[in-house]
Amino acid sequence: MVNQNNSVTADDVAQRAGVSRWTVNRAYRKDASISAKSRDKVMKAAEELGYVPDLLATSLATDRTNLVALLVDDFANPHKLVMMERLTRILRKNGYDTLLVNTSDEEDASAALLNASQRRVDAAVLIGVSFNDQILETALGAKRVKKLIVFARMSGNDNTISIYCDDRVAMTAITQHVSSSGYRNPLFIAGPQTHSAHLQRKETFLSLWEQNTGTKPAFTSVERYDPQLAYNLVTRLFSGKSISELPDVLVCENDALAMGAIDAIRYEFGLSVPKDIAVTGFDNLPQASSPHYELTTYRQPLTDMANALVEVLEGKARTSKLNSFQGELIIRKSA
Amino acid sequence: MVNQNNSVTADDVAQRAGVSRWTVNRAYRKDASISAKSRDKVMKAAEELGYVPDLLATSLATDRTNLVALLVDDFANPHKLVMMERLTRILRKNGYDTLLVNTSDEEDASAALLNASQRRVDAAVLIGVSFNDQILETALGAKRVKKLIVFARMSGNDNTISIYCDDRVAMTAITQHVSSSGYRNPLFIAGPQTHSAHLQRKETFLSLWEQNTGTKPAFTSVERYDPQLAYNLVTRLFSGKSISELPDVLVCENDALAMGAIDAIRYEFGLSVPKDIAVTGFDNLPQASSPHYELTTYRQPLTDMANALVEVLEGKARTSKLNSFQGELIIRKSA
DNA sequence: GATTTTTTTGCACGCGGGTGCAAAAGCAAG
DNA sequence: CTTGCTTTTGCACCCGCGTGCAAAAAAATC
Repeated sequence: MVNQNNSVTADDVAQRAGVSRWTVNRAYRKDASISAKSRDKVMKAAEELGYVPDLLATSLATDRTNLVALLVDDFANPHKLVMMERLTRILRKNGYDTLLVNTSDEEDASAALLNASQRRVDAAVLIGVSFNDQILETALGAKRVKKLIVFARMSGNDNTISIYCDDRVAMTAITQHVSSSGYRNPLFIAGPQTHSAHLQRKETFLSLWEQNTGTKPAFTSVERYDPQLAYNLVTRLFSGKSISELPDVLVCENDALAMGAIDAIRYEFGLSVPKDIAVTGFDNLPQASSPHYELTTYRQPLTDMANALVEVLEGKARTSKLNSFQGELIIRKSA
Repeated sequence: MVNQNNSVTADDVAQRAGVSRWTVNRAYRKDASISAKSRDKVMKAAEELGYVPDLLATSLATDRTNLVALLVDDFANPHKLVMMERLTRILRKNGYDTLLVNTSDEEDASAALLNASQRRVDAAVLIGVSFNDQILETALGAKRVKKLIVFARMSGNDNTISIYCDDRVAMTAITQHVSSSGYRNPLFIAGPQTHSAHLQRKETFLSLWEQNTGTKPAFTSVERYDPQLAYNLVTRLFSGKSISELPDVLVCENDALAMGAIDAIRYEFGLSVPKDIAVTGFDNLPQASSPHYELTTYRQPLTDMANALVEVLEGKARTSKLNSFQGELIIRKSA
């Protein structure tokens, strides 16, 4: 199609530059001992020939691929798009490429991961929600996966490094805000109740609220972080009830759910947010700041977290398996 | 971290199975001439040792990586999430892995692409919007990119293979529907007006409408396919006007824009869709079917298109550079 | 200018596996 | 038991580059 078998190797460059192949390679190593003169010769020849070092061969020789597998199992949550964007950008800036591994189909998940491992990825980064032990085991069993990192979630697994935003701290801030704003009858809307998901948000909220007010708040959950499911859930739960029977605030596990909930409140019941029912989210999606939502939410320090990921990849990071970050409560009009 | 330098090579397996390394490799080739007996021996030994062939070495030797670079430059449009999900899944099912390359930052785009090419990807697939000639040139200049495929968009570039949904046919169906539904005062909302984007949708609509009614419809555009921008645009355009001055239908270049528009119509102006203003989209996003939107839109046959992509990768496809598909008009309540 | 020291360069070997061909083994027919 | 043919197996060499070390060249010292 494009360019035929045009692969220029270091040998070609060497010949043209009148040096040995090894000198060519040296020219590309920053710290190599090579005279400025021959480096120039090499670079000139390389440019003329359009030479670029082959990463495949490099990886094979060095056992370092600069490749990171990103495992995603939940494509319904817009926040994934934000995370992918941020991660790919920051990883690239640090010399890493990203292998996108779709694990949304449980069947294929293990195979996909195994496959990625055969490419000797430097690390596998999990940004999904419902990773169960099975997948974790596969990941660990894949001998070639050097590091297993759980991103934006805390994992207790011993073989895993977590980089996450402290849910307890975050939820405490949200709870405090909700409670001090005078709401009295909250409903917590959680995502999938798999053991490895963000259970901590729910638990923190429930226990704090009970502790503060002496009453146990209601809670419910949907199967995926999908605005649509939240929309349907709220529609189902609220229909046929009078406004006095409804909660006065919905504390949602994340923005995806919160936005679905807001849409339902407004569109299905003609109620006003926050006047009739307030809503809080989590993640601070781009749309959360829209005049349409004005969502009170919590911002995770994604950039810092991504940078921490890079540090872990480089082996620079403190050896701790748990790297927690603090975000920031963002108060808008929805609560 | 996880597993130490546990790399089991074909040599190890060979030794354990009591055969030569080459016999081990043969056991993994489907069409190899090898006796059933020794294949069994090899497979048994391989399993015991946890051997998996190294894709890096394989790629190096065969000059086939089974890796596809997916270039994405627009992370604001939820449709990208859908496309990524579909593509990664179908590619994986056919033995390909996906390298996610973020080209949203023009600066880094070329570098990122170059980098991907150094990994000898079998193809680069562009699913962005605003690829300009510069990036295309880089892609072509990267000698190691064997195929350059523009997905879900038509590109006139000669060195490129396009797999897309025929915008002309699609827009004709939409126009017909809008027109025959009795709307008389449409406004077309387009996305970025770079020469390579979906200009065809706009043009088809404008010319067909004029042809049908003798009047030139109004149109406007936003800089990105971001619901938020459509929301702001509509808010700005409509504010201060009486309902009779407003268009009676918004024909949007895609669902992302349509949904933003609907939100603005409802929330900012308290108007009803479709009673006061109708809206059409394009893409049939998951949310489009929500009771909240009930969006009349157009479904691209993504799965078929992804399968066509695989065919192109395998070299099976008809040599044509232009592979167009027909989608389906989905009529819901928004228009 | 000869010698020592330092810098630069070349090279054998390895990373893990694929390919084509030749040697070896298996098998059937004579 | 040969001979001739087919199936299996082993092997040399290659993919493109990195590493450690030794040889060569350049620079510094006396």
